[in-house]
Amino acid sequence: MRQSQYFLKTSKTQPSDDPSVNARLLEQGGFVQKVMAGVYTFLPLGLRVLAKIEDIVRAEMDKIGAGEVLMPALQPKENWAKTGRWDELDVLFRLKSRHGYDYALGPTHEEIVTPAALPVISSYRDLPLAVYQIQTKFRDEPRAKSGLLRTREFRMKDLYSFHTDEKDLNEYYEKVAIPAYQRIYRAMGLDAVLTEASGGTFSKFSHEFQVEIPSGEDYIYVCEKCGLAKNKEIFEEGVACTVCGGKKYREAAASEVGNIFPLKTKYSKSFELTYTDEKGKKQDVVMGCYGIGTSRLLGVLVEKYHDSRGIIWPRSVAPFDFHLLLLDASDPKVAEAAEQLYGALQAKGVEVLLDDRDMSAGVKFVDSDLIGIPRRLVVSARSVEKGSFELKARGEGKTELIELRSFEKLLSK
RNA sequence: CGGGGUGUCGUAUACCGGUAGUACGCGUGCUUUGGGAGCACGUAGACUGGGUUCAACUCCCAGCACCCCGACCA
Repeated sequence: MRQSQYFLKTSKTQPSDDPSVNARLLEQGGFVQKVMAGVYTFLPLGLRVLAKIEDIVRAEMDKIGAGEVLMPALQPKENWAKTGRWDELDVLFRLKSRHGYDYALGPTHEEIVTPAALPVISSYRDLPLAVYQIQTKFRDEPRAKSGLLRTREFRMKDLYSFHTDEKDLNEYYEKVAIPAYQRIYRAMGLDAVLTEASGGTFSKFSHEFQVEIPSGEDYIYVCEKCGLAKNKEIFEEGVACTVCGGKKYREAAASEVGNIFPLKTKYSKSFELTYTDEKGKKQDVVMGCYGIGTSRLLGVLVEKYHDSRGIIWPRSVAPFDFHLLLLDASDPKVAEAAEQLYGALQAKGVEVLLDDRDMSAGVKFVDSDLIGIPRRLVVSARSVEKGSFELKARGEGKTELIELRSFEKLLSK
């Protein structure tokens, strides 16, 4: 991608209306634009990162055999009335059409996925099953805040599983869902702490995945012995750890990046989602639900990976593999060398952002640090004279000189 | 949803009951080009509605927007 033609402009000034690090850097770096409180446009750079995050999630969901679906954001009131949540759920956006019909904007999709399973599930032989989607959700949060961490419109992956009984649900929960979640976070450079939480309205327990960051909006209490945590809601001084019995905890600020719930039969009952067991008897389907806020992860990643100059993306989610800066572009030999390197890397399937703008070197360096592409290449009069280009990792001081003709060395770095 | 705060060019601000100035940014041109270059010219603003007043950006009221703290967070 050529930066001179890309829908991207960084800013010298930071947004004045949000002090959070993720909002400041993502807006200043041209990743997102704020449209109103809690609502953002994802610009090309930001969307690339979001897509990488979602691809990591998607790959793990596919690995555990869940089918991807896409359910509507616009939903009929009837489904919500059926579960009682039309009246009960305070964050539900309710809207009326000009013909007087009521609709909900989906904050979560139990009301759609459960009836969707009716024609699919009829026998114990159809179970277990799982589907997921990655989709835009709407929640009328009383207070949007902290950039992408708490918004009213956001991207989320939601997985739903269907089982014959609670034992099967619990096994899936522990042996499939939790390990898949941990692989997802690890793949994007995050260490997520499994955290016990209350079950909300329909279950005794649930789990959150929390990433420890100083700016985290939650406090968790991590067992010193086994690492399992409890969230603020359920933590009490002196309580024994559920897993190892330990009683020593450390308090840590953290940000929630996932939340999983055993739904049991709450929604299957509402929609009469049943199956016939081995004895020919009808039983309620047992369900579980597993969420990951993918746009929120974008914010959490910035909160975790930045320095005073800007963002430092982990490679797996970086918008590009390399940021190629062309300096001294007025020298035809230099410009040609940069073009050749750019073309050669692209031919190898490497994602490169070429800064071919007519700007001073200083501006390019500063922008490159702000945007945070993990590896920076520089082609300049100075480097071309030596038949080389420079390689520097974002966040590190060392610069390495590589010969232009041996550019393929980059592919293994 | 309770409490608090703020609304003047994109940003940061100044002044003022007599109709708005500066800096940065942004744009164009020329000169520049290894860590946010220089010069020139340009661009753009009083949240909205009502009230008081001869006169309101300024005072009063209402609304709206945004931010912060808390509550909430299937």
